[in-house]
Amino acid sequence: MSVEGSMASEATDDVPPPLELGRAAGVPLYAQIRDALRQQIDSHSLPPGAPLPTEEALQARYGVSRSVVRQALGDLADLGLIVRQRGRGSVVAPRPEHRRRADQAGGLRQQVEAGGHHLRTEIVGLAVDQAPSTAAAALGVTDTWRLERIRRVEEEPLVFMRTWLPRELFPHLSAEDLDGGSLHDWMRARGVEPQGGPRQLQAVPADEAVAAHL
Amino acid sequence: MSVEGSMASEATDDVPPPLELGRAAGVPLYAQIRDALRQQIDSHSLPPGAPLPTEEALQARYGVSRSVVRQALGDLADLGLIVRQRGRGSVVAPRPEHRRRADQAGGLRQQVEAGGHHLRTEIVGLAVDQAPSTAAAALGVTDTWRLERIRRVEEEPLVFMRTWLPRELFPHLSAEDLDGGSLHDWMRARGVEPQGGPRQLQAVPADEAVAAHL
DNA sequence: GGACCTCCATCGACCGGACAATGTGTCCGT
DNA sequence: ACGGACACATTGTCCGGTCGATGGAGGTCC
Repeated sequence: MSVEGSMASEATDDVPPPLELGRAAGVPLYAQIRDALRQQIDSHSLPPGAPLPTEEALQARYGVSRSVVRQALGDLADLGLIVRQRGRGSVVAPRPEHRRRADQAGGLRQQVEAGGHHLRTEIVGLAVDQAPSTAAAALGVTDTWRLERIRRVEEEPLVFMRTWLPRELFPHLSAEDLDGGSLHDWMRARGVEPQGGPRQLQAVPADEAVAAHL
Repeated sequence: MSVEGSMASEATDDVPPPLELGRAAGVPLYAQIRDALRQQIDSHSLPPGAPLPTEEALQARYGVSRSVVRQALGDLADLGLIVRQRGRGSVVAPRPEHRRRADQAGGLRQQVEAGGHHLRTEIVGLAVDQAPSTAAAALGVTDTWRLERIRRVEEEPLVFMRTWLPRELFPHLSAEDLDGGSLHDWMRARGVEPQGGPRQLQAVPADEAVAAHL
């Protein structure tokens, strides 16, 4: 919170985002801008299809260099939240719903245990989030995914889990990846120790992956 | 700066990448470097765990600025192909393995341990707590235990988990109960059995099941 | 020998520029 | 009215730095 923020006597301008940046804080400037924009998108203050401020405008608004703005926008583009078009500008991606309720899209997957009871893990939320202090201290990072799941046994909700995963370790998480329990594979793929025989990885170039995501 | 400087008796060096970049081509330099490195990783010319050349080395090898190298490496990190570590360098991600169909319902523990890794779940907090609105809506109750855990693989913290459990379902809960095992295992051990209807869990007293589990 | 402490390599963040590529709009000649 | 030439806006690529954070290596001092 600190100070200022209320100056803004410019009026006439809409000035949606609070232009305070914790310059000395441990949070990078690009992350702050990214999260500020993401919040506006999530709250539909910037509705789907709406044009974002140009890089130059953001640069001026926050008083940072273009590299910082570009990294923020690039992250949002990687997340599929915005679409960048050379010569035209950047707009909020259509259908921001799809990541909120992605569990419905892919269908909920039932996992049947050996005992015969039905254990199901339902994903109710996945978003980039600042880890709370406890989690940040444990993980050593604040830039995280926040994953919310409900674990049901015989359809009866048993536990509610909120999980923070370092984004640096899971750069491209999506609800589709997690659906079906492949979070474990994600983690195992990232594994920790070369253990068995070598395996082949077929990776999709970032551009294609992003394009397909849109 | 100078010029290339790649000659001068490198000889015994492998010089993996072709250091000519299609400067005038339509392909960005960072993409060419990224793809060249990816090919080496895919072909195990750079095996899992192997250190990549430093940014400065790549910068010198290809004769580009550091931004270009960083964008290439950043893309690879986003793809999960490499892991970047400040102060140490970048290495090829261990055990690159494309995610596959996984229909085991087991928790992270059994999967990781099956791969020979050491997984530890550390309990950092257990207290009675009001469930947040999202959790309350899912569980139907607000009177819950709040359990905080850290999952480590090879002592490296990977995930921070905050779990809410209805107190009515888990009347007697203590940190010792959960210590050392996965919540999944614990739930199974304490009688998550297919007895037919929902809400069977409460039938088994926690203390007995826990004692048996330990 | 062990706890500290200083140096150094390396990546992370940021700056302020330059030019290219690609859309959009405008203006002009026919 | 139509089409083309041109200016303009905006993002893409690239440059060459600066400073800070982090982790490891090696040396110092007790």
